[in-house]
Amino acid sequence: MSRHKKSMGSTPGGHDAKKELFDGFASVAKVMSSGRRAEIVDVLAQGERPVDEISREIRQSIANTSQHLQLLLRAGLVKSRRDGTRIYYSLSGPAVIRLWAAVRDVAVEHLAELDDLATSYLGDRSSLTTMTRDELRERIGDGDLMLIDVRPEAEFRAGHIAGAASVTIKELETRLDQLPNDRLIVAYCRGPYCVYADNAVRILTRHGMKAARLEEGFPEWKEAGLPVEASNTNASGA
Amino acid sequence: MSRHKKSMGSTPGGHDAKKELFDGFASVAKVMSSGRRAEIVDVLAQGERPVDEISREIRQSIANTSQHLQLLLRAGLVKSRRDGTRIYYSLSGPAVIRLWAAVRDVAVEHLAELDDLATSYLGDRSSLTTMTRDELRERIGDGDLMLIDVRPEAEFRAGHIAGAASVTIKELETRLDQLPNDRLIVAYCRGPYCVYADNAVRILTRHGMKAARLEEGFPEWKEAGLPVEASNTNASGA
DNA sequence: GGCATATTCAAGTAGATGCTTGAATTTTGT
DNA sequence: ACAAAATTCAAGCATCTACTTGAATATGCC
Repeated sequence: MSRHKKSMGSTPGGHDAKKELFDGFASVAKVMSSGRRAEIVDVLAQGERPVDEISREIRQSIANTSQHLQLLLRAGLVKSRRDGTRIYYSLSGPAVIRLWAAVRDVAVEHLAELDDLATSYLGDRSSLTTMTRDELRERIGDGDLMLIDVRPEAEFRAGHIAGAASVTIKELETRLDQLPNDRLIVAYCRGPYCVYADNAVRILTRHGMKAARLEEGFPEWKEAGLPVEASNTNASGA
Repeated sequence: MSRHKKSMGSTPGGHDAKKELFDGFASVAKVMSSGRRAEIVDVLAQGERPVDEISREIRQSIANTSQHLQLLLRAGLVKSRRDGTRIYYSLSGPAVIRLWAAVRDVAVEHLAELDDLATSYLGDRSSLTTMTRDELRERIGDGDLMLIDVRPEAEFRAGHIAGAASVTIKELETRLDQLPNDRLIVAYCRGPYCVYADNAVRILTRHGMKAARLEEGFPEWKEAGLPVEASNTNASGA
């Protein structure tokens, strides 16, 4: 309650109802306007996680992570559930995944400096073979292709692309002999800006194997309504 | 350059490249995190406009409006072009419209208080007949339906749904006799949270005519790739 | 050139934000 | 009931944000 320059609202209600409504919309964007909260959303898009794991993931103090989560909660982007002494957070619905994807899309298309930022985080991607979602969907049953999920195992257990095998990057080098030499290996992880799959493809090609990365990640696959499965031992492992 | 608690970046590049990348994504959301800038995006989704018109539309000083536009410009959400002494701003691409739609969707689905805010701005919508985009698309050629665009005429000229007639709310009451009594009149305006169409439907039904509002607005119609047309006299009129 | 119009720039202020540290709360295991 | 673990709450500080006012810039018209 402060300024009033001209008359009032456009037509109906009364005071500055329009301002308040648009402030309401903006509050959703505001909560995504922190890089740390964006990281949180990116992680939670893989499945629910307790506070301390999220805090480690985004490399912030637990108190600070908790406050970010409170904000996300108040804005309705995430929900929480208690299990014993832990509190698990997860995205409140698929609309949030679409929002996060829309933010990235705009950044990629229209933010000049983003290419540099991405390159400095992900390294040079020009030599990586990639595969689109549609291409994978068509070839996934063909038998001349193996699909590996290179995210942390807990996320694989919480949900993964149907038919994928879990091979974390940590294990990758030691399990090379278990991977086929004659088939194309497709790796995927959290999303288009996740390093795991890039690294996996680099390691595999360095060892003379045929490898490609799925351009997007698990959340986009699931959001598109494509087949997923879960090894539901218990949402998120230790 | 301040905090460093644990080690460093996740895997590749080096320093805090991940932090910077996600800060980059977040900067896109940040620019949408002001209600006033959201209003600007909502207006620019209808077509390009000069600064002073935008300033009037959002009921803010010209200086303040200009600063908001600078921010939107730096973040890549809008572009500008000079024509004589005026500078016209417009959205930089369809991804921005998708972003704005995603923000609204999340707000509607997950923000508890939004219903109240919307009701206080738009009034009680429960008695309004509505029509979905798909329904309109199917029935638009049938002849038992008239489509009217109730936005300001400048926006109609910049682009409108193919087959629509321009009838601003100001004119509406005086032009009632020009509207059919036996056909359903469908009104649309800027988007799902635009008051014009609501008011038009209320006026029409009060006068005993059959009327409905299109649930969404022109930008969503265009974004869906459905047929549009323009009376290109000159983008935005005076 | 000089005046008018449209827009941007610059400086100032009240208020919000992100992170920190340390204490308070809630649940589990004994 | 008591200690341990996970999380939240509260206070504090440095920084950033939104708006205001007034001056500066750029274009068009005479």
